[in-house]
Amino acid sequence: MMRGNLFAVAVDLVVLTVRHDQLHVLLVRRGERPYESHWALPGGFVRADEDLGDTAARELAAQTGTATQGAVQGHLEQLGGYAAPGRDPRGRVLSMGYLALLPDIPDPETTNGPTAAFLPVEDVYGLAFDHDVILADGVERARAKLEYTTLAAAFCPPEFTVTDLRRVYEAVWRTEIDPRNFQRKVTSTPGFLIPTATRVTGGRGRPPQLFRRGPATALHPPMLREPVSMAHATT
Amino acid sequence: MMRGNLFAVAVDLVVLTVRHDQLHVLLVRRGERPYESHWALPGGFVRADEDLGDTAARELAAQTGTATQGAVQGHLEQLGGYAAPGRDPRGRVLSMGYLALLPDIPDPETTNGPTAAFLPVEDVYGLAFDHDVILADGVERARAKLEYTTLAAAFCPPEFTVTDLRRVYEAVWRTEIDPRNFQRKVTSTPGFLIPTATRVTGGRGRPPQLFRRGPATALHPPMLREPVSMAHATT
DNA sequence: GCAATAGTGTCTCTGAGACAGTATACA
DNA sequence: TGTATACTGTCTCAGAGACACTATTGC
Repeated sequence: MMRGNLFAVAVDLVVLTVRHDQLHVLLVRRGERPYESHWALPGGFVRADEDLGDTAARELAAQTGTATQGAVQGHLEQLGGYAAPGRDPRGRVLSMGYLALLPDIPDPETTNGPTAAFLPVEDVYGLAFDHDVILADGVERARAKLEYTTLAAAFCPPEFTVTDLRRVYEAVWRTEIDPRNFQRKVTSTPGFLIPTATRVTGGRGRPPQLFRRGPATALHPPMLREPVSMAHATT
Repeated sequence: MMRGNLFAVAVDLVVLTVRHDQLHVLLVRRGERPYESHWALPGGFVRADEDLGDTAARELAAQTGTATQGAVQGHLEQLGGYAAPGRDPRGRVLSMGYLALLPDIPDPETTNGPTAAFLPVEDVYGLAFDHDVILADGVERARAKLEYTTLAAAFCPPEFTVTDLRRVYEAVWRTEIDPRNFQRKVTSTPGFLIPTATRVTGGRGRPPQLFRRGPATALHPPMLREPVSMAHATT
């Protein structure tokens, strides 16, 4: 029975969050060869009794703290497989990329493990292995999914304002969105936002309404990030 | 250096086509254990010097004939990784699912290899391994992609009519689409369809215009498969 | 002529972009 | 009072659904 070559299988996480109106990604500084002292995506090898999603969830909890998992409704999904020959000098390694979207949480404590920090996605390049590619794929996936899903709320804390949500879109897409039209769009989508009794206090202007995530997952019709109106172009 | 367990890595193909206005998938009848004489997705193990896409393209060419590859502009993309413990009784096997969209080509010759045939997706169940899941994921991916890309044309021969293209949508989505509105939509999307000088002859009614695929890949705004108009629902 | 398929025009309604105007807080 | 932020309302235009109508073939 021909079984082909054997691979080590790892999971690498693209953990995104929005901090200071900028998209950030969680990176770890490698403490061993290869790529020692380079920044890399957090990840690890799949254990004997684990499915891929189990490994991803375990690594995510290990990197961000278990407390994050239960309380905050983040998002974790598979991105794709990366297995180019030579991508790891140690041998044949297939890496499954996973995409995680989280609210803005503090940088992980650097107690026993390696240094870990959220860095602005724009400033990131020269990661270890082919992690630049995996990161780019993850960011593009996140950008695309904001269009037709309600996943932007995964970047927000359990209770948030419409302005918070809009800043997520603006940070991820690097665009500006009209606050009035945005308000109309998201509040008129049934099941997207559930109003909360409480209001924010202490701000500068009128206190905004607080919302929780609703049960809706799809956005129909989608939110468009590009100017449409390219129909009737003379081609 | 902890490297975790080792996996055999395979590629399994979800090869879809539209035949007789029905979505079909290419299956092979297994000639060996496990799952001997069960239907399964075509696939094979990744070779030492291959990337995942190379394996997928090689298997696709082997299954459908090399002639198909050059002439017809099909589509091949990665679907996802499947690695649940126990999904293959022989041991730890990670399978990368790939999705291929092809025009209606004849069933492959059964000369040396196992029996292979296109079967209607609706009638397919009880595939080997976890291939039912991979197939379902592939079909759902194809359905979703028709909404916001021009990939429906990948199901069509090099020259096709607007009606051919509409039948692709109707077969994949299992819906009916108004021919007039569909015509308006696709012909007014710049770069989707390029008219051809020739027309079809021998049909029953007015001879239709023939088109080739244009350079456009995205559909902005997308084609909606669900009735929208769920806004203003009292919730 | 009739039937069948291809393609155009028109009406209506939803929804997005633009932006004036109102509401409610703090200083 | 002024300023800042939150929110509502209105106008306009693009585009989708519905469907009447015209065009071009075979019979």
